[in-house]
Amino acid sequence: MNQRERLRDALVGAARQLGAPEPIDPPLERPRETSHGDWSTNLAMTLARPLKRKPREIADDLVGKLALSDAGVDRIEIAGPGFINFYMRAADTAGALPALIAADALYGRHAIGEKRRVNIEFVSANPTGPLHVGHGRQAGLGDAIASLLEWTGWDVAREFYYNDAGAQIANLGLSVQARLAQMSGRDVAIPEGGYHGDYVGEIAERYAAEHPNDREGSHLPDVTRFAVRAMRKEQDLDLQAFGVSFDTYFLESSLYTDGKVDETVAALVRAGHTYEHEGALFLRTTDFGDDKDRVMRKSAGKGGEFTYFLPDVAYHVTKWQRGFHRAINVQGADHHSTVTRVRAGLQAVGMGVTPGYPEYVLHQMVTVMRGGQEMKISKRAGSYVTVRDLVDEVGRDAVRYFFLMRKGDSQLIFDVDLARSQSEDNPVYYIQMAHARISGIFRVGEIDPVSVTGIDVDLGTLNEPEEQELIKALLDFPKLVAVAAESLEPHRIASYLLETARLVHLWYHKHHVLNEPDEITRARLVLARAARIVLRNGLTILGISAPDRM
RNA sequence: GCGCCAGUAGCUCAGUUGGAUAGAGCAACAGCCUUCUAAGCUGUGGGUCGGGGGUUCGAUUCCCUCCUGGCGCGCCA
Repeated sequence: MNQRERLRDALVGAARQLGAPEPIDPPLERPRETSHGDWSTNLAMTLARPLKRKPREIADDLVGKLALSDAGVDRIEIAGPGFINFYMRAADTAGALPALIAADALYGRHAIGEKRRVNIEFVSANPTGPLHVGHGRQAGLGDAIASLLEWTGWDVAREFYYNDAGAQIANLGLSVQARLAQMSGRDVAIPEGGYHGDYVGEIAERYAAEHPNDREGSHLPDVTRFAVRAMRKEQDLDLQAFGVSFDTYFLESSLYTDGKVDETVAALVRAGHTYEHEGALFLRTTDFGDDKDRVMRKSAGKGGEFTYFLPDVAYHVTKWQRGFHRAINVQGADHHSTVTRVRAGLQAVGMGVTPGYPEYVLHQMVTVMRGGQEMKISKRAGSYVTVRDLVDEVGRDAVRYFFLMRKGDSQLIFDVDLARSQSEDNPVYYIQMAHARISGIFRVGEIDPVSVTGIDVDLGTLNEPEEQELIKALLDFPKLVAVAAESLEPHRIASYLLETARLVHLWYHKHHVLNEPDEITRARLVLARAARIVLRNGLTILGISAPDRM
């Protein structure tokens, strides 16, 4: 049992003796101020109402009844309106380090997910252009969320959905075709809604080179197919540069060829939630909380095709049918209007899909700043900064961290100058440096970290304030991973790493590990190894490397 | 007009799901460098938590309302 569990059990026992109503679940928190102890509970305050007594009296009684024979408590204080503050023995806190080290690369993992399957869809960019910074944020977020869920015991599948069947694709083909015509000297404009980036011209040139018999792209389906293949290749390279890989690339076109779209329409009609109006087929999404009904199939006058909405529903039906009873979609907040209607569609189809399926993680926009100026120009894309531009310029680790350091709900300013800087102003650098410094101790001391287990070492000497603060942070890591996974918020890991790195640097500067009395060195090596493990595990969750030297 | 998100120190942002005197980094000011990385360290100042109501022992956190900014509101995706 760890400290928290021991204190919790003691509190539950005491509260029961006072006649507290079940279930008793005493909150135990790390106080903001170290002067308020190592653990604190407001249990007495929460019991004030049911017991109809004053919180401080309850606190007194609780403390009197605590069975703490071997809980590692040094002393207890009652403070403020009725907080009970626990001050632990330094040796007891440090005593948890050997177990941390034994867990090593598994430290921070949980079995909460019980191997259940979860599908995480992210990026899902149309194959009509390179990945821009918004996709980059999404790639970082999605991959880190996937990683967090893996760490908490879920069976995770990363999925990329290609909208390769809609009007956007037709526009891409027409745009490339127009460029081909221009290259052969004809004055043809890029069609309305078409794509203007330099990459369109590059594709046209490659097409012409590989199709000497059709240098003008007269056969549109060939041109389009070629363009889509080229764009997917480009995006793959972007993702590769970023270090993200997917288990499944799901093609929208397959929903048509596999009959999933037709099946879904039939199911919706059968379920009785559809009607025709002015020649179009509507789904009554208002029955499921939407503010207006949505068109599934356009009227003949508008082409008679399905809107994007229907394949979207069909796609999520396949997720459910493929055995993912939990699905998370990471998208830009500009798509938030689709959330209600997709969920409505899944309820309407009447397949017993859980309400609230799928879950959404929406993120706000990204602004790239350089030299105090917003950056919009990219040679490759013509109009925006691409993921590969960023990775080329600042490196994968920095890009990943910067995309993850803010919660998705906040708009993100990506400061290229800061991300490039090799100084401790740069948070990625600061965190990696903490890891490298600790690694340096082992290197200089010629000590194999694996040989440091903490067993048979007197850890009671780790009683300096900087040591106790660092140890507590390290011990809080597993809880933090659980909370970050539960809330789907990787930025918590990023913030935690920055704070823990700060504690490492503080400790490192104030206290030496090598060339100290033997028992001090031995104990501090244990702390060094524990800190190294936590930093590395946290960075690993975020997909960032943990260098041994810099 | 309606919906979603945000508003916290001069700047960039945290804030453990309702707790104690609201925190960190940068910037400013003062002092420090013979040690495992000075690519640093220590200290100080800095706040009507956008405004106003409400809920209760207690609110940055929950509810209502207003202000400001971003995004969205199509038989586009």
